[in-house]
Amino acid sequence: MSATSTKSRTYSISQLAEEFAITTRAIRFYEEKGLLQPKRNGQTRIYSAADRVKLILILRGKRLGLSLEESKDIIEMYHPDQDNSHQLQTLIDKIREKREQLKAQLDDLRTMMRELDEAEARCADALTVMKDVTTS
Amino acid sequence: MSATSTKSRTYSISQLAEEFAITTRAIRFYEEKGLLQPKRNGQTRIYSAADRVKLILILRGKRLGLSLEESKDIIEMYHPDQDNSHQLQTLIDKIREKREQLKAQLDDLRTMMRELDEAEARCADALTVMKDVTTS
DNA sequence: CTTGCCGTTGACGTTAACGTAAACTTGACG
DNA sequence: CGTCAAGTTTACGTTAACGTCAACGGCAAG
Repeated sequence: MSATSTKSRTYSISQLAEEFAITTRAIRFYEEKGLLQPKRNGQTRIYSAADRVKLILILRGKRLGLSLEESKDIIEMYHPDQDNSHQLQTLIDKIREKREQLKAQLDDLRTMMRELDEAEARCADALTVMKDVTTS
Repeated sequence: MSATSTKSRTYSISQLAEEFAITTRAIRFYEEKGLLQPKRNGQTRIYSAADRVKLILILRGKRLGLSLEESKDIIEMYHPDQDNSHQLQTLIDKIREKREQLKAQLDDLRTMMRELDEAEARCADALTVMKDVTTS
């Protein structure tokens, strides 16, 4: 039960680029900004499963309108720096704060969807009115 | 029942800027991009209640990570160009599409919040462990 | 050997969304 | 009258997040 059987699959930069439909340039850029720290085989980068997860977090962050800096924070929350873990309470606070932000965003989202519903209803009404008129 | 009693309140650019904690420069920029078309009194801009609503939509869009272009579309959905309303069906389609996007974003949001919950739980565990150790 | 193909590191270009500064007008006030 | 605040236009600067070369190395196939 000692040797962990973590498959420890690795990826090349172009594999990840293709999987997530982004460019290798973007991936290197994320590394440049400190969001990724892949291992190296000589010059070439080797990405672990954990790196891949971080990429997923980055891309989800982007879809939610987060900046790379914010995504970097989020990553820190999921993957706390093991030798830096003495700031656990600080981290918890940051998590709570981020969750408040997300909750606000959720409200915005719901409001916007409600209003879209109303807008569609109004359009639909207008359409039926037009039909009524043209068929009279 | 004929004369509509719409209060028709108006706003100056700095009033809106203060209310929403943005700069006048930003507001003029939104106009430059076609998101607002305030009336004028000579040179100076006069904003209606409808303009104010549009501003709210813009800012909410920003919080959700929308570009100004996208917010412009959203505004069109709420305030269909009256002489342009023959494209009602097209508009309905656009509304449905946008709602799909928002639904996807909602999923992203929920996932991220779930994962933040787990992250916090792990942190809390780690904290209690540390306490256990230090009090033993 | 050379021809691709994949990888690398710079370095510069680009777009969106404003910020900042200059130079001007206009109405209210002492 | 001067000036002061609030408005205007025009123009250039800035930041984030990459895109787009350019120039190079390694290596497997023909």
